[in-house]
Amino acid sequence: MDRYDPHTIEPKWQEVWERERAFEVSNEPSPSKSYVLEQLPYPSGSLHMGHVLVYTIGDVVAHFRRRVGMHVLHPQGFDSFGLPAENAAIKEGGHPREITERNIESIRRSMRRIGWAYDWSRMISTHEPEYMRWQQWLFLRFFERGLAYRKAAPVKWCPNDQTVLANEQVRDGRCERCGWEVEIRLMEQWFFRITDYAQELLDDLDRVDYPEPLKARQRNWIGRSEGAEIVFRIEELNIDVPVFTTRPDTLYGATFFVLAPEHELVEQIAERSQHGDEIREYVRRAALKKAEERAAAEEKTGVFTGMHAVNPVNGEQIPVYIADYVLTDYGTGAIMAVPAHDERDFAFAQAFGLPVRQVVRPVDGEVDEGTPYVEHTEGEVLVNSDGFDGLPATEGGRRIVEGLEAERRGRFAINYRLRDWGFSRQRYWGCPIPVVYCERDGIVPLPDEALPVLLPDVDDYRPKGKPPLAQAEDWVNVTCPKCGGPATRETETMDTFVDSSWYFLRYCDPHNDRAPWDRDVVDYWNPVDLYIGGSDHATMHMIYARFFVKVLNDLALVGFREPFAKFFTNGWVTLGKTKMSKRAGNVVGPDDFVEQYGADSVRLYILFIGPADQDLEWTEEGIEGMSRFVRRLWRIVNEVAAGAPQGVEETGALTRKAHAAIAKATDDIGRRFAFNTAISAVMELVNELSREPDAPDARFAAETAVSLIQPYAPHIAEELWSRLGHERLWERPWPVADESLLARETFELVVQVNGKVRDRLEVAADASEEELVAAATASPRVQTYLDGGKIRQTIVVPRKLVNLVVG
RNA sequence: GCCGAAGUGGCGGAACUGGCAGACGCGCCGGACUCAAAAUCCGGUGGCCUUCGGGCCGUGUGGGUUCGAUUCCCACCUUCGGCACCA
Repeated sequence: MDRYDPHTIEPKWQEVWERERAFEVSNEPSPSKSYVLEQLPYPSGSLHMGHVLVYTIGDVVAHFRRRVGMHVLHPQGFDSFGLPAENAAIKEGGHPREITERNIESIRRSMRRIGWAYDWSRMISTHEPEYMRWQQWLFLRFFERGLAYRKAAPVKWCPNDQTVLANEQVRDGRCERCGWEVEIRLMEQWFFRITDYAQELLDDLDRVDYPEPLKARQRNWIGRSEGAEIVFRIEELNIDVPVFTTRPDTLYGATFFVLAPEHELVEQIAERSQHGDEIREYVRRAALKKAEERAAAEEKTGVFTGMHAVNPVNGEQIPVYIADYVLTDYGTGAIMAVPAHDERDFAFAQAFGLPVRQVVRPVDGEVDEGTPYVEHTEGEVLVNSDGFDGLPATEGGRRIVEGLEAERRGRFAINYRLRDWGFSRQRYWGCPIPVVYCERDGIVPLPDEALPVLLPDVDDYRPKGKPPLAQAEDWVNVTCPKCGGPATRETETMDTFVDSSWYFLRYCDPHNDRAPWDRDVVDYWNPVDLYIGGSDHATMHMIYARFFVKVLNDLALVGFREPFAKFFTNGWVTLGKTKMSKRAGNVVGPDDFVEQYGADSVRLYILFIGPADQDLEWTEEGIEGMSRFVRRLWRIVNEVAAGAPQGVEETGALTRKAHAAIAKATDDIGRRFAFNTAISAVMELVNELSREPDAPDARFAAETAVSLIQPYAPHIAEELWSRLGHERLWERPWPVADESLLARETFELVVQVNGKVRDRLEVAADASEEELVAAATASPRVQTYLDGGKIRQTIVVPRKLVNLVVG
C-alpha cells in the first residue's frame, strides 16, 4: 500500500473538479434550490484560520445539500475596495488596484489549495468596472426616490493631515497616522434614508431565522423607544421647540429645559442673549470634545441662556440651558429636564442648584428626595400633577399627552436610535458617486449611459483638505448633463458597506451587461437559504443589506423583502485564548498547515475543535491528532479495498454502527450544524472498523465512512472512493440510514434505586413495563439495595430505565 | 448602567425532548515493535476510599421543583461579547 500523500491526491482531485466544472451551477430552476453563502473576504493580506472556519462550514453544507439532491449555488468573491489597500499604497507605494489584485490572486490560490467547492465562474470583485457600473446605477435609483441625499453632519477631522478620517483611523481620539488630536467638524455628507425603514427592519426580524443574540443586537441597534413629542415655547424668541420623552408622566416635574450645543437654535439664542459670549465659548469648547469624553465627564457642564421655556401643561416658565449631556442626533436635540426622575437631569440640577420636584411615587410609601426615583412599573402613581394626581403613572402619562393633543402641543411619538447611513468617504479606493455639481442646477445625477464612472489615476492617495480624487482635474471638470454648463464631479466615494449590500444578488447573474441582474434569476435563488459569517457584521452589514433589499423590492427590482432566510454565526478562532487578528499579532494562516498535513486535515480539524458557533482555540497538537486520524482512515480503507470481498450483504455489528453513523452525521450536518459531533461519529465507525477489518461487512463500513467524511475531507474521500472501485463521490446521493437496522432486538436497561444507577440489564426490546420491572427487581445487585425496604413507587421509562423508590 | 452569551476531567469538548455525566480527540501513564529513537499498534486515564466485589463524592456557588436535574425555576459569583449621557 502506498503512503498517504496529500500533496499528490489533493491537486489531482482539484484538477478533476476544475476540468469537469463539477461545482458550476446553471440558473435553470429546479424544484429544490439552496443558496449557501459565506461573507466574502476583504483581500487584505492573506487568509487566516477564521476564514478557514467560515468557508469550511459553508463548503460542508454545500456538499451535503448537493448530495441530498438540491440545486446548490455556492459562490465566492472579494470585497475589494476599502482602506487597507489604500493605506498599503500610501505606505509602500504602488496602485491600490495592483495591491488588491495581487492579494486576490494569492488568496484565490490558497482557496484552491484548501479545495473549497465554489462556482468560480460567478466570482466577483467589487472594484471591477462592471460591478461599479451597476452599483452606480442602483445609487441613481435610490437618488431618484430621495433615498440618497446630502446633508451636513459631524465627521472626524484631523487638523494636521487636513482630512476627514474614518472611524477606524481614530485611535484614542487621535489620528492613527500623525497622532494629532481629532476634531469633530460639520461637513456635507451623503446619506441613505435607512431610518424610513426602521420599523420594518425591526418587525421583519420575526420573519427570519437568525440566532436570537444576533436579533437582539439588531433590535438594540435600531433602538425603538415609545413616548411623546411635547412642544415647549421659548418665550423670548417666540419659537416652539419640540422635545422627545419616554416619560410624559413626569411632565409636571420638568424644572428646566436643555438644548444640545449643536442645536440649530443655539446661534440665534446667542445673538439675542445677554450671555452670548459665554454661550459661544461653551459651544466652541463642547465641539472640541470627543463623544466619549463628553460621556465620561464626572460633572455635568452647561450654560444658562437667560431665556425661558413654557411648560405646555401648566404654563410654568422654566430656565433654558445649553449643555453637552444632551445629544444633537437623538430625539429632537432638546429635552425637558425632570431631575426628580432622571439620573442625568438630577446631576445637572445638583451642579446648577436647580429645583427638584417629585411627581411620581410608589403607591405605598415615600421616596428618598436625595436621589432620582426612576422606577416606571405598574406600582407608581402621579403626585403634584394637578388633575392627574393619584393616577397610575402609565395611564397618567397617556392622559397628559391626550390632553396636549387637542391643543397641538403634544402627540404620541416613537423614536429610533438608528440614524441615517452616512455612506460617503473622502477617500480614493472606493466606488465613485455618479453625480456632478453644477453652479446652475446644483446636484445633477449622471445619465445611465455615462456609467460606469471609473476611478482616474492620481499621484497621491493622501487626502489634503480635499478627497484625493480632487487632484484629477481633467476628470473632475465636466459639463453639466442638464444645462451643458461647467460642472465638477463628486470627488467622494462610497463606503464599502454599499458594495457588500447587494453582492449576493450579483452572484446570481454575474455577467449580465444589460441590468444589475435578471429579476427572475434573482427571485429564483433568493433569499439566501443559509448565510454564514461572524457576529462582527451583526449590525452594520446585515442591517444595510436588509435595508437595500427592502428598497430594491419597493423599486420592483426584486420580489422579496429579506435577503437572508437563515443566518449562522461562526465563532472566533483564537490562539492563546485571544481572537486571531492582525492587531493582536497572533494570526496563523492555513498555507503552512496545508503544506505540512494536507488540506483535508486542516478542514477536518477546524470543525472538530468544537461547536462552530463558539470560539475555537487553534492548537498544533490538535491538528497533529487529526492528521493521525486521516492516516488511519487511509490505511484501514486501503486494506479493506484490497482484501474485503465486494457485494457481501451480511449484516453485523459493523453495519449497525455504519447506519448509526449515517443517522448521526445526517442530523448533525442537516439540522444541528454540529459538525464536530458528526466527525466524532465517523471516528467511532473507523475505530470499530479497525478492530474487525476482516468482518464480512467491513467493505460497507469503509464505504460509509468515506462517504460521510466527504464534505469535510473531499480529496482523500474521492481517492479512497475510487480505490473502493467507485467514482464521482461528490455527486453520489448522501447515504440514508436504515431504521430497521438501527433497531436492535435487545437494549440495555438501566436500573436505578432511589435515582442511583445500581445495575444494567440486557432486556428484550419489546418487553412490557411489567416485564421490565420484574427483571429489575429480580436482579441480585438490585436486591441488596431493596433489602428490608418496600418499593413505594416504580418509574418506568420505556426502552430506557426503571427507577425503584424504596422507603 | 442596559442587552446578550458562557461556566462540565490536566485540556478542547459530548450528553439533542428532565433519564447511564465525561462520547470523540488532545495530553499523560503503562505495554508491544526497535540495538535505539521516531512513527505505528494495544491497554489505562474525573477525585477520594477499597477487603478489588465495589463504595462515596462530582457539571461555577447557594436554594427550589422532581422518583430522578449538566438540562427546568429563583438568587448570586466569575469570564467574555455588544451598546452606552439614547431623555
